[in-house]
Amino acid sequence: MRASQRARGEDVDLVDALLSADERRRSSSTRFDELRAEQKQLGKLIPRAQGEEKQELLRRTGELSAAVKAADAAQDEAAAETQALLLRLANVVHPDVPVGGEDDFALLETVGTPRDFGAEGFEPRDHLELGRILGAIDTERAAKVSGSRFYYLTGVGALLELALVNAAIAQATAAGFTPMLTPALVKPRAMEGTGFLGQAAEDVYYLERDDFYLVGTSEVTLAAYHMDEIIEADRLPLRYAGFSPCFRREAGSHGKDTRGIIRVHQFDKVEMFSYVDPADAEAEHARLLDWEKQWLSALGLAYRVIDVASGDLGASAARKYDCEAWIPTQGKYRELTSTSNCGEFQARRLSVRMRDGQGQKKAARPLATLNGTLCAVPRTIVAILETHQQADGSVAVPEVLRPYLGGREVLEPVAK
RNA sequence: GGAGGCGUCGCCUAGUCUGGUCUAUGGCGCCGCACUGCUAAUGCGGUUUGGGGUUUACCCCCCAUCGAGGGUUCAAAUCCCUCCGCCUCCGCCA
Repeated sequence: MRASQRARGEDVDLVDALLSADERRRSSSTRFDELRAEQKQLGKLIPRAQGEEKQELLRRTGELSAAVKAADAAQDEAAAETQALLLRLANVVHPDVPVGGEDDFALLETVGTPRDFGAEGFEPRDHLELGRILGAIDTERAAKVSGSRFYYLTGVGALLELALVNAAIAQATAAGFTPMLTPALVKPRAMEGTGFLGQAAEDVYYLERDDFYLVGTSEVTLAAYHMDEIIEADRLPLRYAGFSPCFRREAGSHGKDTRGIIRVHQFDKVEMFSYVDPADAEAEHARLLDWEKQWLSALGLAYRVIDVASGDLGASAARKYDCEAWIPTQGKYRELTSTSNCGEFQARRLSVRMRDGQGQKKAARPLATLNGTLCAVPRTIVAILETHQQADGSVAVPEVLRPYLGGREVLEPVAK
């Protein structure tokens, strides 16, 4: 544990401070327990005592009362400090994760081949141009109404989102996920428990007047769904497919991806979420990745899978795989899905526990949570439009989506 | 937004007015054991969660926990305050 903490740099000092605060919490708690036990003993005698004996008992227990309050306060303070330090601690990184920053990922595999438009003899249009021709995307009016990084999906664009969502939910349901429509506004604890209020806080919208946060992903509401619950081991794994709007301030990304709908303040997403026994977490992580690959392959996209480096993990993940789809007009792979193994990190903070063992050996302990994108709508639309475009500006519809588009095989231009 | 009611250790529930033998009652469910061709029934025992002590382990012991947090008191499920949640009625509303 220590070794991997060092990969994060600052965390070693934090762990030491945490251990010392916890020691203080423990000793003041012991003192409180002892004083309280004596107080309770005397308290039982008082109702029956008479005269001078009673006066003496009342005097002694009065002293104890003050001491108990002092010990209680010390205990509360140490516990609060422990908790505050604990919340600052990021998850422990999996030992196999490549060390380094954003560019130090390990390439795991490449699936499919980027389409060669040169060989086909036409210059690919980018998704905004295609969106205009198809009457599918309107960012100009979105800017008028809401500002930059917003978009309208119009006509077939709107239908395309609904088709994607339906197809994604269908795949997830077939895989055993329970479909969920989740709140987009949450209380601070849900946000904090999932690990989004630390280093990621700058990227989160907050409604001060009502003390609500806008979720950046339904991971938040799906993780907090079983907050403060104890789940019997034989019910695991629990798998949920959440669909919700996602809100992101994109505070640290000024100037990045300003064109198009790659990076926006609000979008819809189908998210997979699993609660599993910690012993099964790595296997579940592999399954989530498989479901993502199955989805991207069904959409006919070319993509690669990377093992994200330690410095690019975020607070809650012990390990993260991203699937990046080829975007023809950018000439590079861009993140479409991401799956994280959060281990027991979120479960501890949200107090989600599992109970296993037999008879009297049953004990509650934290379980493991994992999440994975199935379909982040705007980026998926970008990849589909650009990948499946044809010389005349029309776009071929991947077979998996046709049932949800009234059988339509091609999206036809409505403008030039 | 206004008025009222409610919140007890899986579920239901007694206790709150009148603070102290509440170490929170009873039923259901569940677990274990006994009995029993099987099942059922019956009997006995157990059954919140967290922290700490002790222990190879089991057992056992202490503290907290009656929606949450404060307050009054020697002492709070019980009295007072704030907040949260649920329900009913009124108002408003997609």
